[in-house]
Amino acid sequence: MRIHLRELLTRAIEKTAQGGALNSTELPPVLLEPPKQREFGDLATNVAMLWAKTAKKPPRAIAETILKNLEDPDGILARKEIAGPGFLNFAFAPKFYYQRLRELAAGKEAALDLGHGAKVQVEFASVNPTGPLHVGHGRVAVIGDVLARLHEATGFKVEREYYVNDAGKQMENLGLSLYARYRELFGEKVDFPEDGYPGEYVTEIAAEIKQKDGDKYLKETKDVAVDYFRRYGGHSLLETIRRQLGEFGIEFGRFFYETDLTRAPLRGRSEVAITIDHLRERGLLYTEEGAQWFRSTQFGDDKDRAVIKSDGELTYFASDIAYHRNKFERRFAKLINVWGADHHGYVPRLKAALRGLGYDPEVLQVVLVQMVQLTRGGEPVRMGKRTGEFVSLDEVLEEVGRDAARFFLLMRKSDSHLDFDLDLAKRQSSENPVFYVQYAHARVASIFEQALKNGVAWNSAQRKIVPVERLELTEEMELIRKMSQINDVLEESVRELEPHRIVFYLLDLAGEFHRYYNRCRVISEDEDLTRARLLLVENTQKTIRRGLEILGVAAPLKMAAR
RNA sequence: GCGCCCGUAGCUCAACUGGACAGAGCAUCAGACUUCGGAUCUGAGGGUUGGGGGUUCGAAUCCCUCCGGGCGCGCCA
Repeated sequence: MRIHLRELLTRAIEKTAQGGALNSTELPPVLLEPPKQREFGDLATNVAMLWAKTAKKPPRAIAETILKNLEDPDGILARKEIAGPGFLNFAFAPKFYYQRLRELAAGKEAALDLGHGAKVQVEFASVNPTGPLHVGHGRVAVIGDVLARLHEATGFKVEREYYVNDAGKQMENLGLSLYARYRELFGEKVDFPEDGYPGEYVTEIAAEIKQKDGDKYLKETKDVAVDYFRRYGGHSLLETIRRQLGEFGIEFGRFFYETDLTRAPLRGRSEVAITIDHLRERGLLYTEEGAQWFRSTQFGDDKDRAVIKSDGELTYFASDIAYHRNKFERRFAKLINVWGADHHGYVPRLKAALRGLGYDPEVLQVVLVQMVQLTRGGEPVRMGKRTGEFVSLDEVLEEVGRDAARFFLLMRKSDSHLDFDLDLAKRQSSENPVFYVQYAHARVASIFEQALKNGVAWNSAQRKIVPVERLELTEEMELIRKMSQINDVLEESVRELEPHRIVFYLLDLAGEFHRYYNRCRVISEDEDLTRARLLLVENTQKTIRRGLEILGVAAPLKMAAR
């Protein structure tokens, strides 16, 4: 919707500037937005007010000049006026809406190309394979997935990547935990490791190993056994995680293993070693108390960070720098990391390291995702991975289904806490937002079912000759208006990396449709009007489907029987 | 103690990043179909945007301060 007016407006502004109305050569940014008050029209801009400062002229005078210079050859504007302190308000003519509907029907508006094929990588989930995913992970995963879908839908070339931390102490703890459970299965009394993983799944994997190899690892040395268990457990749990994500509709293009960075090839050095060398060559490392430190304070971090410990071991940070260096070397136009918000303190040091290596840290954008609080009947559901009692993603999926789960996890801005009401999510009623949107989609399908029964002719030839001018109701204009906002919403959503905007938009659009449905009947004796209305609701349905697709939520033709 | 995030209607949250009288859903109350699915719609009430100060034409949004909640602050990962 926005782009059509933006062109006209930009031209008018340029003309005004050439007329010498502006002291500076710098033009103010043209921000067009739907005003909060509907009476103010369809779109409003504050350029005249922004301009007032540099031009040293009253905003209303500037606005007047812009209006005078505004040409509207096609007559898409019904109203253009100056309001309040200097806003320019615009309202579209019905003609404009008819154009939008025709273009929508022709599939033209569905192609939004903001990326022009630019390569974007989204790295998300990336949970250590030491246990199954819980809802918190689910939120991160769904947000990452939708950011990827959103970029795909707006003309970017997207790669989804999962970084597997398979090199560190947590994997070691997994191995020790399995080893302990394994021996318990043979009736031994063992002290469970302090930092071990207490979950039931550990025992299950240990039992699997026992089933397969019997008491083989009782006879091995502890080191050999634990090493095997670590690798076996890691594989097994990564498979579990993959399956869990798969059931959520999430697939990755690549799993990137930390060990590929830490292991040196036959002749040569590991990527981490190479990366650390780069930092050293740039004079960004120093030794203190036997450890090697990166001068991250030079780049805005609170304190310097260790990359090599005094025992010669690498820190996690070291491999993460190497990982991101690797990403930068793969030449993405944009790198997006989706992290749990508990890692927020980690962002400055990583960006510091990237700057230190000579990369532009702005290329990397980190989306932080806050925690999920599950509630059931208003009561919070206790969770805590440490204690082993947590609600796994499987249980949520089982209880509320994929669509509701995804929709609910996307309903909030990622940096605010999310209350996930399990009772509400599985309720099949009007209170449940996901049904509200899906129902709108299904409702259109049932209108078409009815139309078919009535013998209404509806094919691609018919669609082209629909007399859209027969649409005259306010509700019909509002519906088209709402539909034509989708590209604006996607644009904002991808710019701000905020998928929740799409959710709110779809709720809005569905509401607009339900209102219309209640206001009047689509199918009537009047054939021309019927066809015009069929075109209208068909494209509403198409628009809803397009949005739901980006969310990875099904757009059903029928709702399940209640 | 220091840093980051959050605080908006009874509840859960929006507000296009500084714009106009702060908007939705739920809950509450009052209404609407003999016809395309009532999983719907219409209307009403509900606010000093945690408190106070500042910046400017203009603040929920930016700055300072206080209160309250969350998360970080390892030679852990």
